[in-house]
Amino acid sequence: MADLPAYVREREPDAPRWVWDDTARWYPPLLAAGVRVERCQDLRLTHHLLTGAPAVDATLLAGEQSEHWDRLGPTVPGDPALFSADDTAEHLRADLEDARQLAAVAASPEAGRLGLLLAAESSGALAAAEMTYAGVPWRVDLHERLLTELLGPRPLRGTRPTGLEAVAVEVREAFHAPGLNPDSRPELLAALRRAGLEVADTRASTLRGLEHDGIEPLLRYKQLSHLFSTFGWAWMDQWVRDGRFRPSYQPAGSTTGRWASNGGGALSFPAQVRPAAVADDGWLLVVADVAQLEPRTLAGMSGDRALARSARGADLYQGMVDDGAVATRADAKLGLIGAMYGATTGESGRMVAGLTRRYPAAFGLVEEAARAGERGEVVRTLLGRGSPRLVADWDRDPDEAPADRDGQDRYRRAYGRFTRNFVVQGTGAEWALCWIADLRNRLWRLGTGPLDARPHLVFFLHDEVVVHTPADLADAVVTELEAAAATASRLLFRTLPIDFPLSTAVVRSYAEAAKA
DNA sequence: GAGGACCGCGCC
DNA sequence: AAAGGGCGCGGTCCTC
Repeated sequence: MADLPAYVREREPDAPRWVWDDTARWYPPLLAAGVRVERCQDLRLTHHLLTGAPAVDATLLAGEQSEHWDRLGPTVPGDPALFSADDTAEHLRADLEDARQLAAVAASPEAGRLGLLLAAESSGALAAAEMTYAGVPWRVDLHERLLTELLGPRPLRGTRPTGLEAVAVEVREAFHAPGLNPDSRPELLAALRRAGLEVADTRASTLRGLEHDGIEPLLRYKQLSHLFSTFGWAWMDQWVRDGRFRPSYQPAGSTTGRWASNGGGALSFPAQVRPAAVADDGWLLVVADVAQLEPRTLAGMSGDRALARSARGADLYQGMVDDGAVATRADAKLGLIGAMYGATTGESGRMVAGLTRRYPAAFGLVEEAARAGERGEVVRTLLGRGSPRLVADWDRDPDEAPADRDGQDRYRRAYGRFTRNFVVQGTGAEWALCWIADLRNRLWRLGTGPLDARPHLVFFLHDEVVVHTPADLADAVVTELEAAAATASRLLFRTLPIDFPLSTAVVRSYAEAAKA
């Protein structure tokens, strides 16, 4: 439609539920035209979700064109070629698909939770598009200064900056290896062995602690080299425009429902370059993260009263110590992380055993999820997202199937660790989705005018958000962040008394919000 | 020369 | 005996 923005702008005051095939396809042009929408149904995301939801009768989703919806991949921003690949996929009947989805939800015994999940998922897609549109305020001058101080001036394409090359020289001298390329694993392994260091790999964590004069410069080289290649000048050229870093998000890009990101490295936005994320003049950044999101999620979804009690304060691990469940904070963390990831050995494994007696409901829930996975069953999150099947890929690609019994057992245990983590990670992602879904509307109501004239989200990473706000509204933003967190907790866990405290920082630069 | 596997690193 | 989940990205090395 030629004048879609005008069409939407005219109707948006009635707060309709816009139904479209993919938010990443339709929303960016609207935002560019200054049109913001309150809610939508992202049929691609919700189709995918319902298709894999155990509480949904899949036959209700089948019908005209439904196989096209099955195949629909995410729209990549700025890639129009994707639309023309398949003419049918370009003109899908959204009304038919929407009707099927509504019927499928209505027929499910978990209609309430699924409806909430679909709304949250779709709102997340709106938030993702808005964040890419607004971008993280980025000071190229500060970033360049940081790079120059650490690496030397910007090098010619294909060469190392002088500062990095100097460290490489130190490494070569220390290992008496004149031609060594420290980026080459085989060369580095050979040099290490010649120096009498018998290591199986070249990871920094392996090298740290070894006794040799070359180790210190080598570790320094690795750190600088990573900065140079991942967040150096080339990254700035590609991802920063007009003083904004615009990563592209892919809602539900991970099977657990967490977001993925394709481009810009938003998921590994290192602390090293955060000093360059600075609010505009007269504006501030409000950085908020949920302390121990997943342990609290586990307490909530399992209804474990004891763990919920430990979770009452700002520090759940300390709460476990105060409750007498465990001797130290470090032990508490080790045990909970171990339970959620499936650790069975070492310090972590021992802690899990002890804590299971103390928190039977919580630890029992992840244990049961792991057993279900080992039996080859699908598990689900609290709101009903299903885990991918164990053997789905073997059917398509029998070569991938483990050949012997041992291999199959290993594979099943690995899948059990995945399903164990899936239920917690996935439900945690649902809490976070509800949080930002509510937050984006609250932020909108704080201001007037276009999106980027009001407080708005600029970054989201699993359990952390960054809001860019006019300075005089920063306190109000903190209040709304907390109110939105309370909404999310109520939506997921109803009346169970489980706290999700935020640590918030009102700062000029992202780097000032260093985690406690 | 393109494309994929693997590694190692960063984030949660 | 060993057995920790999810992701993106760039470099090297190997294959086609």
